[in-house]
Amino acid sequence: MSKQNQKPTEAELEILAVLWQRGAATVREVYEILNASKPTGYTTVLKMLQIMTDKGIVEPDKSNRAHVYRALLEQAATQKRFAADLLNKLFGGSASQLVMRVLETEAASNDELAQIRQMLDEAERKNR
Amino acid sequence: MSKQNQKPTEAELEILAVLWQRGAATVREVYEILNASKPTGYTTVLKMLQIMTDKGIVEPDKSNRAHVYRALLEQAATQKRFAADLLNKLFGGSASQLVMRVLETEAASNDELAQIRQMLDEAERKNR
DNA sequence: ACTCTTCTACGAATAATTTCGTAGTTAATA
DNA sequence: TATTAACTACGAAATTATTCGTAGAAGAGT
Repeated sequence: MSKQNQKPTEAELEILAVLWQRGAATVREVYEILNASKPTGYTTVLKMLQIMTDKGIVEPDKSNRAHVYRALLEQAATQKRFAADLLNKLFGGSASQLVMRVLETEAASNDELAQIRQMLDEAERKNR
Repeated sequence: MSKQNQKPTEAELEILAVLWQRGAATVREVYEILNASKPTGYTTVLKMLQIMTDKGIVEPDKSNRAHVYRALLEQAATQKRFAADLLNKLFGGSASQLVMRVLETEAASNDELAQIRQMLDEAERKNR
């Protein structure tokens, strides 16, 4: 059981996404969901969860035969981390550039835009 | 020279960042810059650039002894691609969530915020 | 009790990425 | 011209990540 200070990998993120969405899940549940979008093996998922357990980014509840895994990494913290990474590595720290690219990606709904606007107000308020 | 439809890797991104910034650069120049922040070998950088050339994401001008490399991938397109990836993989497509995390990362300057606001106006205009 | 299904453990194969050493060439310089 | 410095080419080792098969335990159904 080593430290979990490293970034989750691609495959690990996919699993984390499922766990965050479901709260917790057995290997089979994770497998069913992942396999639906991208064919994969049951034991592959199992092995990944075991590796993630070793890394300390997930934790199994072994009280039942089918272990129930839950994420130890918080979704918000992980989102923040990856956002920050991207910001630094690809945008030289320019938040506005990043936001621009995000808005380019797909027309965000007016609802979304309104929410973003609200966050801006918030941020601006803090800057005073 | 195979396809260059795959995402650049971590190491490749670091090199691309240098090339985008400088416009073009020799192996040595890239090496000097990368080595400054994170110790690496000259031939490591050279090899990476050769691999990237194979993948078609970079192109060498061989007219001089010290080849001058330039990026074939456009910075804007790459930024957009990675932003979209992150958006889907970690934010379930919610742009506002992503923006929120970005704004959390570091207090963006008022200038930045103003710029973002402008983009919002733009996007909203398009939505009508 | 027997069989079938489901589960974990885990080694090991495979794949992808990164690092680096060695060889040989070319240019600069003593 | 001889030596030294800087360069490219490239195989291959090292590292990291992913996939999967096999073995055996545990429960469920008959």
